[in-house]
Amino acid sequence: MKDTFEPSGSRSSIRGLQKTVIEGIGKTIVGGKIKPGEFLPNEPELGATYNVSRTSIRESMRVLSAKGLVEIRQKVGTRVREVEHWNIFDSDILRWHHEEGLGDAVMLDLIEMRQILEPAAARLAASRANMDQHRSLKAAIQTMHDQLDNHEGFAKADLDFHLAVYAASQNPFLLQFGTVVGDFLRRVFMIQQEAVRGRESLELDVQLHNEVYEAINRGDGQLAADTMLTVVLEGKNSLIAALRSDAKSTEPNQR
Amino acid sequence: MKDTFEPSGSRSSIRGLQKTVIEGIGKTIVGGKIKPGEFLPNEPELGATYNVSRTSIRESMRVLSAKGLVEIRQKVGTRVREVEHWNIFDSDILRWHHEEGLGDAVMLDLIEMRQILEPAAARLAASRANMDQHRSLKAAIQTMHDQLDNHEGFAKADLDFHLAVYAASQNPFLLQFGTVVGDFLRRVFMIQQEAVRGRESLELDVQLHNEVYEAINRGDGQLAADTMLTVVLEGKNSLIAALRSDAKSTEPNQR
DNA sequence: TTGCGCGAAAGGTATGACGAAATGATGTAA
DNA sequence: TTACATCATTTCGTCATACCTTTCGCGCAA
Repeated sequence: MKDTFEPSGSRSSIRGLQKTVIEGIGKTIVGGKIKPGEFLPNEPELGATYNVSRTSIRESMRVLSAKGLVEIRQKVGTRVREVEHWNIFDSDILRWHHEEGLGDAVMLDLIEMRQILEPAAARLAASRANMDQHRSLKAAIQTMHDQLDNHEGFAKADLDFHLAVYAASQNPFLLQFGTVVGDFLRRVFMIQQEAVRGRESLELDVQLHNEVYEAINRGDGQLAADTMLTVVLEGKNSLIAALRSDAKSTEPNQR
Repeated sequence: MKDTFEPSGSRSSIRGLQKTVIEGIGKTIVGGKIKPGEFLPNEPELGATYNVSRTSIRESMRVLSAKGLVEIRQKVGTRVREVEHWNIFDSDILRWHHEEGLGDAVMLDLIEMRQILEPAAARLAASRANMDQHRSLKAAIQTMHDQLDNHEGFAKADLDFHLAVYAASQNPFLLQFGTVVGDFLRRVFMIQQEAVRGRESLELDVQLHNEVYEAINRGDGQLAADTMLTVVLEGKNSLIAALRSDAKSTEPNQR
């Protein structure tokens, strides 16, 4: 363990001092402590707050601005933008939601998106996947099978399979969505990784995934879509169950 | 005409010198003139190229980095990231695609997404739209009807309707997608706004939209989804026709 | 009331200097 | 010869300071 925790893929190319500032202010905004329309302190003040120079503050603000979180105007100042302008598909913003305790609501919305997109992606994959992609799908299934006793390995293979389906759809928007969402879901799963599903539950899961794979292989788009929907709904249910059992230990304060 | 052209909503809160740099380098990358894995010149050189100070270059790089286009590392330099890391849902990046002549391919992918998402959004809207949202839908339909002779007004009302459906789905990801995509499509339509559909074609379009509205109003999700799919496909066809007739004047060089 | 102009406030840009990290070469020991 | 440790170099990271540019809002005048 070389870094604080940094779950692998998070080298967002943000490091050092600015990272502190960006994360701090970003989470402040996402967490709702500064609401849309309200102003941030001016640059010298922020610099004083974080003990960094105006340069670092400005470069950090640029990043937040590029993500759509804030609007910077001369003489006026820096103000939080309306939520609909936030680049919600940004993995940093998703992570901040999670870290600010807003992860559950976001996750339900994401799962809704998966219900819509993954069957469609599977359908497209059935008619478009090339040989490499077929191989990736098969490899992921095989790994799932091999890792039935290793929760972490299983989860990773599971994710790989879904990403491979997105990739095989040949639509870059679908792939981008899969990448971002996968990153988020992985992060969430790590927290509540107990997801105490018994071995037979996992085996059923592998079998379902395999059916998706075979449908794609045969070019049966309709079956691939239908089966994929089942897979997503299955995951949704066990996730909701996990959330519920998790909510018992904390206070029932949602939103 | 105060700025080069700036089609209305583009106040991305980037102005002045940095805007020049960001747009220049952003388009260079999106246009493929610097490929993933390759390096940008170092900061002093870029400064010399654009005749700006290192400060401005750095702040610009931060923006591109936040959009996932580049990765900045000490001692190594700034390098273009793989395409799958680009924040493709960013409206600047979409616009750059368009301005670099890659708009057609992107647009087809976007339309594919609309085929997937809009029926689903309509289905959700049928069970979730609140009163305000019902009103927005109805207003958009009415405006479409009123603007049958005004291409620009008609297109705007059309867009408003689709955005209202996304909003009524109550899923922030759908709304975000609609906003970003709408921005892009509006931009493209402005170029080839002739879209020479006859009046009866437009009237048919209004009627179809109205059917979607009524299905949502009645809470009939299935019908709303089916009809919305028809609407999207209809738009797709007339758009492809427009592209085709447009391609005749240019050379047939695609991708 | 309306319009114009001016001053102040906040971000925008420019320099120059130094810090920090990562790479690759260099050197040393096994 | 090979493996490993060390160090110099390169490039981004941060800081401090000065000055420019834009825009808000107030006050004065028509």
